[in-house]
Amino acid sequence: MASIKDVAAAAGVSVATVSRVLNGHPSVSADARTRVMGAVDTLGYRPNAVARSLRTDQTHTLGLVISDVLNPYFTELARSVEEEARALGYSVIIGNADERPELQDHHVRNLLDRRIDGLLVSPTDGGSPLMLDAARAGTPMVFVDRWIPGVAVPVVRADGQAAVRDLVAHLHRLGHRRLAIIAGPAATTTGSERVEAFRAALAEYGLPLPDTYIGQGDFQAESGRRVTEGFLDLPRPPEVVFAADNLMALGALDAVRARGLRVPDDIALAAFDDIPWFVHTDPPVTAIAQPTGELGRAAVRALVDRIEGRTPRSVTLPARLVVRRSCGEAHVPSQTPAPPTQSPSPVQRSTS
Amino acid sequence: MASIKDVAAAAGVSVATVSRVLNGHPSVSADARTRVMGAVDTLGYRPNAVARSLRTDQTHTLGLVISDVLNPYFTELARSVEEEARALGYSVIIGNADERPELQDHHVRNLLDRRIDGLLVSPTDGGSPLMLDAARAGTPMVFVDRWIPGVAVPVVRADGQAAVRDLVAHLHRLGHRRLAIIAGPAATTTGSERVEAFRAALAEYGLPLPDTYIGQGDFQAESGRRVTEGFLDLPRPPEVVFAADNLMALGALDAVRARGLRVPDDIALAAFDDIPWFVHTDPPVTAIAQPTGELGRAAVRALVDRIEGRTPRSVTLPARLVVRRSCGEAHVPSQTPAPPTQSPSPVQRSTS
DNA sequence: TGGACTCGTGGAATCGATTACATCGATGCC
DNA sequence: GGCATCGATGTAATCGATTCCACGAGTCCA
Repeated sequence: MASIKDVAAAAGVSVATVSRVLNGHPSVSADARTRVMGAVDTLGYRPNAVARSLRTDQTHTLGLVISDVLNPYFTELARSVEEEARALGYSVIIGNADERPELQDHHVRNLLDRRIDGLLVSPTDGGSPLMLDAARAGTPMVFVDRWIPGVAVPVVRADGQAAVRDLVAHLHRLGHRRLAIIAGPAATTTGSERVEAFRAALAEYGLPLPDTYIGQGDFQAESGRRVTEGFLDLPRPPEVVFAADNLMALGALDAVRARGLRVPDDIALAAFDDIPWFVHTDPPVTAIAQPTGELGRAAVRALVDRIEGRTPRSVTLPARLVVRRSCGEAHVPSQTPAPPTQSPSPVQRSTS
Repeated sequence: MASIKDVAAAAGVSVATVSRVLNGHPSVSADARTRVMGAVDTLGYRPNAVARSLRTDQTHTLGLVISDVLNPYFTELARSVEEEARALGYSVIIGNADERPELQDHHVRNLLDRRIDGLLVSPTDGGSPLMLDAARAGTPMVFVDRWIPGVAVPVVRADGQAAVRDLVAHLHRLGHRRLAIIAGPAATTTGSERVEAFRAALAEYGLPLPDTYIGQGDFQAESGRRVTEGFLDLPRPPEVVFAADNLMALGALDAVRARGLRVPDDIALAAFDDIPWFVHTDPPVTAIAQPTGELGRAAVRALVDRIEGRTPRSVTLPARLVVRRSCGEAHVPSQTPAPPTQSPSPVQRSTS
């Protein structure tokens, strides 16, 4: 592959001049410029990004470590991240952690070794020493979706509290009183926050959340299946299962179907994270939708701000409830049911 | 960040010795080795992959350009590719083309600039000059899923012919005679092959495939919706719609539902590419399943063979029909219906 | 005892870019 | 006309690794 030297030779100038032409440096004669351009495309020359990065100490690359590529939520997040990054002149390398901390570490290490300019992470766990060290050492970093408390890193995420409250209101109105949740790993913020939001919302209605109604999942379909089976085996099974992500909802659906039961007649189902397929499942699934694309874009902007010396800000965007039929037919058709004691949560955008 | 020089200084040896220790070169004294190791972890040193790549002209990185990250099929492919690559000591950079040739070119260029060791592509179109040049110039390359005829690049893909024949047999047995297809872009092999396989299978039953029953889609949901609406507007709509990928099937489902019609009562539906959600859609969708994971792994093995100087081989694996309820109830419950004139297609693995 | 060999090590070139600095000719101004 | 300035260009150092080559010390065998 042709190098800058070959171009210089072909154009009859020095490598410095070639570099200047390529980087749009003003002090180059029109003549030299055209000769260089000519040489560039007769040789099909493309600058070697590796060499350039070594010299400039910039890769114009962002690392994105997500928890699970097979989860449509993260896939959509990844897409919007790449899109926004591209618009800002960066490319993105994705690392898929498959919800495994050691794999997450592998990717963080790999990305750091490649000297990416900044790191976008949705942590699978409470944070390995590796990641915490990197943050402390000053690697530009932004948490997206999930975060790690106590680390000085901006966070871009959705707040589901109001939407969970709306969901519980919806369920209560439909007459459901025994509500269970398939939680995510407690080590993740989304794992614990969603349970807490759910518990708090239930409390508003004087409803308990017994331990037997909290199933421990890991955000993967198989755990949703397993936990749901546990619920169904209970002497007094719940009337509703709320899955903390869409894959566990898929697993729950599998388990219910395997028993020959029907949603919502035998048991109702709701999920955190909305995906296009939920419109067409049997029945369509009531879900809490995150503004995924906006989250991805905001995260990239924050990270690039940090990289380019501006001050990044944390962003929290509201999630919202999308009512479908998996919890039973609404008496009054409505898309956004008003909660009992307060008005519908307003769209909010907080920064910290 | 500490460099090899810092390690050398801390250990009281030269950079050459540090490099030798790091690369497991035999000719290093035990004493030097321990001193270097010590310096490495007190400094938290990690080799700079950028510098290393520049010197060795190897990045140990594979590029993967897929047509659409939002498509679960490609997402699963990407996952298996990354997994196998990791096992073989490579990492993967994914480029998402979103079915847009110019975006595909952007990623190919980007990956080439980064001097990846090899390229895995599922081409969005007939091949841009850029990609063809790269192939001719000797960049290690393997096509996966889709390919470009006339280019000397190994191909790893699934053969759906037998499965399509099984599907048509199934449909015929259910009494369907007017069968339509939502095709993918003709510029892609999967776009045209699936239509041809369908046409050939119909011919075996003396069934025509009129032009009005061939809708032109682009593998995205929206096109599936649009084409299906067109079918439904026909004076004599088809009894079955076969979508050439899962996203167009999703769009078809949207269109049918928007008209207030029911699958399979009003119109039957089948899709190429099986995904977990098809089990839970209303109704569960009959689909042709590809051995996606195996495809990804085989593609990586072929590419790495090529990179490491062995001879790569093309691989073709069979797809298979998975019958569910979206085409009507089978008279006799069966998972793999026998085609009328010949026995069920045996599992085959051809190499070229 | 001395030459051949091995082993461990360091010096320095190298990969392909960027960029500070030096150089040189032309121009402008007093 | 002479000196400062400016624009265009080249030379060479540099980024952080790898690796060829040379060298000194020790070992072995004739």
